[in-house]
Amino acid sequence: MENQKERISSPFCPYVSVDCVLLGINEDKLSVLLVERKLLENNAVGYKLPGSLIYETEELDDAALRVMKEAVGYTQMSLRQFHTFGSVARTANKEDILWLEKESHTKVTRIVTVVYLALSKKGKTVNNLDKNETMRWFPVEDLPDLPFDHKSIVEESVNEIRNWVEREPAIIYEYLPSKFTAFQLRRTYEIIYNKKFDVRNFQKKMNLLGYIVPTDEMEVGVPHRAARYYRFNKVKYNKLRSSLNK
Amino acid sequence: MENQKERISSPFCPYVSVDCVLLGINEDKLSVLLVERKLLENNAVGYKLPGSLIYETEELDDAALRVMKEAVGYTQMSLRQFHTFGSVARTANKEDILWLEKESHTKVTRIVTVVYLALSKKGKTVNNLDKNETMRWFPVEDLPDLPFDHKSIVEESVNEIRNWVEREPAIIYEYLPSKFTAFQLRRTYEIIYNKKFDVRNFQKKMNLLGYIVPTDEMEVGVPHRAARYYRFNKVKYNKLRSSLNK
DNA sequence: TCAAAAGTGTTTAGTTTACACCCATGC
DNA sequence: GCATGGGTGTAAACTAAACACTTTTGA
Repeated sequence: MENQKERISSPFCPYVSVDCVLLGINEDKLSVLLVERKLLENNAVGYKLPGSLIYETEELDDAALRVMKEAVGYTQMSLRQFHTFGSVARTANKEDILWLEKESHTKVTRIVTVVYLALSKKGKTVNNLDKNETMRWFPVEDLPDLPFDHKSIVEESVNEIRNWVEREPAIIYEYLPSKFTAFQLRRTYEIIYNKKFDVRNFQKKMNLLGYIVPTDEMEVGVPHRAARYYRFNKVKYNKLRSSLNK
Repeated sequence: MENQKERISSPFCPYVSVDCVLLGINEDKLSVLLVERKLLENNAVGYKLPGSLIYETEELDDAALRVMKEAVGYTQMSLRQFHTFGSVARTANKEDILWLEKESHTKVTRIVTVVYLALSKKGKTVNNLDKNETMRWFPVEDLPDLPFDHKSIVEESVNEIRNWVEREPAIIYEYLPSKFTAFQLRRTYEIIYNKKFDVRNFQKKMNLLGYIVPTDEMEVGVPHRAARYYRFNKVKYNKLRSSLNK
């Protein structure tokens, strides 16, 4: 205890950053958005999660929103804190430190990063990047080498997103467009859970939920029977959820 | 983006602490362990969550374990990271800042705190405190005034512990002694979920689980029919769980 | 013999799973 | 007319919920 107090007398302040794991579906694969990391006069040295150190008077949540705004140009998504990674070993790789010190013009030792997680908006254009930067979707099953511990962060995020969908299915509908077909919804679940669902049972359950309402609109121009469009009714959803506290 | 880089050039380093929410059951109520906070020559000014700033080369998880070791004297518990609270407004209260600056002998502006959550070991003595400090269990439904945002941290933790128990029932058995009666198990669930469970259905389910095994031992000296003791079988538990990924 | 808690089964309702065929459309 | 995906129902298996009495023990 004495020892503790002594050490606390000269407290240690690490850097604090936020990193964002934006998951989406590309070519029927669960994918994550990564930005290119450049070093030495724009020679690309691989990809990383979009992220930033936080500002002095900036909330953590706001920092994450800022990072997303800068990356994909919009923030209407369930962006939520997931986990904080602060391992001393995170900065074990010399190259990562070099890059970071060049970026921040500061001597950097340890960085505690608060990771945020979200599902992207389906099909929304991702085009708000700095001219010098590029980004790409990578299937989570086929990631490139990543700096720091970004690889394990992504892997843990994929597990977590399933828990989120189970606890709060509404986030699925932030991913989907406001009108969607039963097939789109089912496919989304299949990709997130990485397993098949029976068509009939899925449809039946979807109808029972009560907050997915059919519209009069149908697909047009498809080379097969046109599918009906459905909408997510948030008011019904909230009512149904809030009465489950019996 | 330019703006961002500029601000990052002079990065901001907040203090980083860990706080621990240790939940337990006292007098049949879900309770949280709080330590007394002293100021001005040992005048107590209320209670707070046990916590500490982190050391330069200390892992976050290790800092949380250290805080628990110092507080309750043991660390055999499912102590896991829960959420990081970093609001600028956390340090809005002048009195909190005064206390903190006295404790740390440093000018403190913002603190980002990583909160850890655990169930205490049932009945284990809590006695490893600094002579000058005292601690107490408070029912979570009846908390005293707490500094910073500790009150809402506790409230969120109570919800979270239920999610944890659902996802990983094993943590219940770290709370219970190695031999426990069906009644103890049921009562524990009832208090954590704050609702009653049907005795017969509970017993039936308990037997079906497969990882709660009866022993030959019975209670002694009780003024009523003696209850059987059961044990949690971790090997069976892990086997049963790992095959659910079908 | 009484008070106090332990232990035990059955019925009903609800939920989940498995499974196969016809329908509408564009080409 | 054929390829493509949309849409539908039923039976069986399983899970969850409701519900009351007898047993054991100490005082």
